[in-house]
Amino acid sequence: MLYRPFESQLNVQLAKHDLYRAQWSVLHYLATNGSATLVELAHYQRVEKPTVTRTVTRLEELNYLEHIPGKDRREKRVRLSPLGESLYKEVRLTVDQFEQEILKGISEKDQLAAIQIMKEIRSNLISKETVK
Amino acid sequence: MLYRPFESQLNVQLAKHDLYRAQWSVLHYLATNGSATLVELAHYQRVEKPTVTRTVTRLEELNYLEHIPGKDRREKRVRLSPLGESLYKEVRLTVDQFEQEILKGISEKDQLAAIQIMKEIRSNLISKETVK
DNA sequence: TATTATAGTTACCTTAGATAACAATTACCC
DNA sequence: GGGTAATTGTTATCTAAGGTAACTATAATA
Repeated sequence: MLYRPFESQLNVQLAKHDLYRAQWSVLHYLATNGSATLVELAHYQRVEKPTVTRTVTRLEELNYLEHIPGKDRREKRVRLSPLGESLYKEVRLTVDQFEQEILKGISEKDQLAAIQIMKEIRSNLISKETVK
Repeated sequence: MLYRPFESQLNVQLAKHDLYRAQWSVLHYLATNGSATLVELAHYQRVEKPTVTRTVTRLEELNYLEHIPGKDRREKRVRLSPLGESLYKEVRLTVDQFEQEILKGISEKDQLAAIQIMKEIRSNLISKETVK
């Protein structure tokens, strides 16, 4: 069950906007959380820091991000630029439509149940992480 | 919900066996289906042919696969070698354990419901594919 | 028989993950 | 307060994994 996600299908949708999954993941985090440091993004994506550095650098080159001052001089805090925000909204439509299509025929009740289970799995993952 | 799978966590488990996700995916398909051509694997993974060529080549280098005659002289049909089979069983244990951990605290009933929904999503994806 | 379709490969590009080693800054401890 | 720890981020380097374009070889078909 778990080792066969449908990422490649999502990639097809994102490709329409010249976006990649890790990039989309960052945009999504910033759209829902306002701003983030690179370490914050690394935790979110469960990925090492250099990976985030690269993805963020690319998004900066595309002018989708802008800097805001952090509490440190070490940390680098970013948020969506106006261009990034408008892109996000646009891609959001595509992704929403994609999700609707693949959930077609599944009752609202079942959908909510599935989402709930995903949340529990995620919290299991996090507690597993913190133990380590 | 959909754009945040837990692949990176699975990768950690696979890394214990020096395996990567795409490689594992091929091993899993062959373990459950006996044999396959490259086109068959490409459809299964929803990926282009050159991608499969590379993954299969790597698995061949590692002696996890062996050839069997196909109905054509074009097609290349592969299955697990004895080494591949024993590796699969070994990794299977790790993956099963991982799944148990992340499903901890979720009732059997809910788990089955989630798996059912995944199946429906997958069949939606396939019918979407065939339309195209 | 000539054309078209299918299976696979090669070459090349990009994204995305990992480690190792490092600089800069901050936190902490005696 | 000064020296050591820890934190944040970057650079360099490696591999996996995706894509497209162009190609060969074989099979199917018109």
